[in-house]
Amino acid sequence: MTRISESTVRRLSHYYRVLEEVEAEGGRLISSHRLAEREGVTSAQVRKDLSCFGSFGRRGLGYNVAHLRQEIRAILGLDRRWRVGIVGIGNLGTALMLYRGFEQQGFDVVAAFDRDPARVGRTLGGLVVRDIAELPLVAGDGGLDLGVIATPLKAAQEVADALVACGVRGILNLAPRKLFVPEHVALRTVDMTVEFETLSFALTNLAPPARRRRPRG
Amino acid sequence: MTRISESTVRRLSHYYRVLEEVEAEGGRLISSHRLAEREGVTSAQVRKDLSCFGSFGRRGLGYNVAHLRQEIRAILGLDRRWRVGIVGIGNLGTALMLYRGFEQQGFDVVAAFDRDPARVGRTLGGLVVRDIAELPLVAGDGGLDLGVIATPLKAAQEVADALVACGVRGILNLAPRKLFVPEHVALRTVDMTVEFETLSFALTNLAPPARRRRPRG
DNA sequence: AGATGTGAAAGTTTTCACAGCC
DNA sequence: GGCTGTGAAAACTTTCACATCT
Repeated sequence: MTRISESTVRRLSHYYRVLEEVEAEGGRLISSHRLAEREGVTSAQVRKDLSCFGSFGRRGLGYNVAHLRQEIRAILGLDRRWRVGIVGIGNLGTALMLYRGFEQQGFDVVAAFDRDPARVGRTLGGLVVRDIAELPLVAGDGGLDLGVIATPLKAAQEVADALVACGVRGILNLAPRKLFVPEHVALRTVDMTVEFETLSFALTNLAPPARRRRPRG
Repeated sequence: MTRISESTVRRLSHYYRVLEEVEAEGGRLISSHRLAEREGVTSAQVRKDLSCFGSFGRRGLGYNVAHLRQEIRAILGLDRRWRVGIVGIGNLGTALMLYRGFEQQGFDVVAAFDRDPARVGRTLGGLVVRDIAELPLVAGDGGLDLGVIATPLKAAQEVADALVACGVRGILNLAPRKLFVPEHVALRTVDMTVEFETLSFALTNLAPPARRRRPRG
């Protein structure tokens, strides 16, 4: 099996979401074309992405919705539940703890950590916020699969190191800086500031829409 | 000027952050190599990215930190302030309103909207949450530059359409679905579920780190 | 006819490597 | 010696187009 690109994996995640929807709507079969248009990509892209993992469709017919969904589910590793710990229970960390949407996809928030004594001990979404010093107790020996870093920038690398030291192998970093982790640890960074700034760039550099009349001719 | 790729713009945003830091630390000059290593890219990449916009360095010396920062600032359109409206004041929307980090970069949250009467009228971070019906009053005639969609999935496309209708030209979508907007509107989507699922994929498919001893030989 | 799966082609992004300047 | 700026090469990703199957 050839190497799988990150874009392909991201699209699989999108396809999975579409398939959930289509299945809920009662759809039995779906063509690569219909699957594609619901995510704004081409049908060839859908077929290429899927072909990295096998042949899931039937020529002339398309894909069985339930079957394809189950296949992608297995590919993405969503057949099991993942234990997630959130570090940094500020505004964003709190929002993530209260948002229950991830549970639906197999991600259980099972622990919350902060360094601030004012926050430690508080209960949020059914979990007691623990001191960051207790991370090894909770995360050691496979207690946590994934760590979410929602701390201020200054603490982020240090927290990442601590998570890695405890054996956490996947990290979602929400602090506005790329972090350094060993090869065997998967890291995704979501940096809202970058998103805002790319929008700023686009608005600054892309032409505004043509008007029927330009003011002052 | 040749077309600028989105990756290049994202990296510029990262370089900008590094330059802010280096300037604060008192650095005067920086080489593409040092700039690169702080963001985990290659020095050739840095030079190529910058060369899309001009020649900002001096051979044999490197880049003047303050000057390069100012150049990137202008390129990204951060020389002005942007008026941001947040739609959907749930957990995530609330977190974004309370997080003041974007102001520093020129993004002022000037309005908040929700549909739920229980939320409308509440004050958050110095702003009164308004009914979504008032969007045209606030956003019309350039009142809003950017819209953030932090609503549930079902409402997201509808909100996007409303924002576009009011003349908003940049949208940050936090709902877990790609949205459709006209060509002239810039859209970025941040989908946490996709991030979690790519981590799940990585942990499922990437080999765990080699151990000194494999259990049971 | 209608749709998949896939090599080949086209397009895009990254890296290389070196001329040119400090 | 050190470093930028940049064409050319390499690597990667997407699209095309068609043989193959229902």
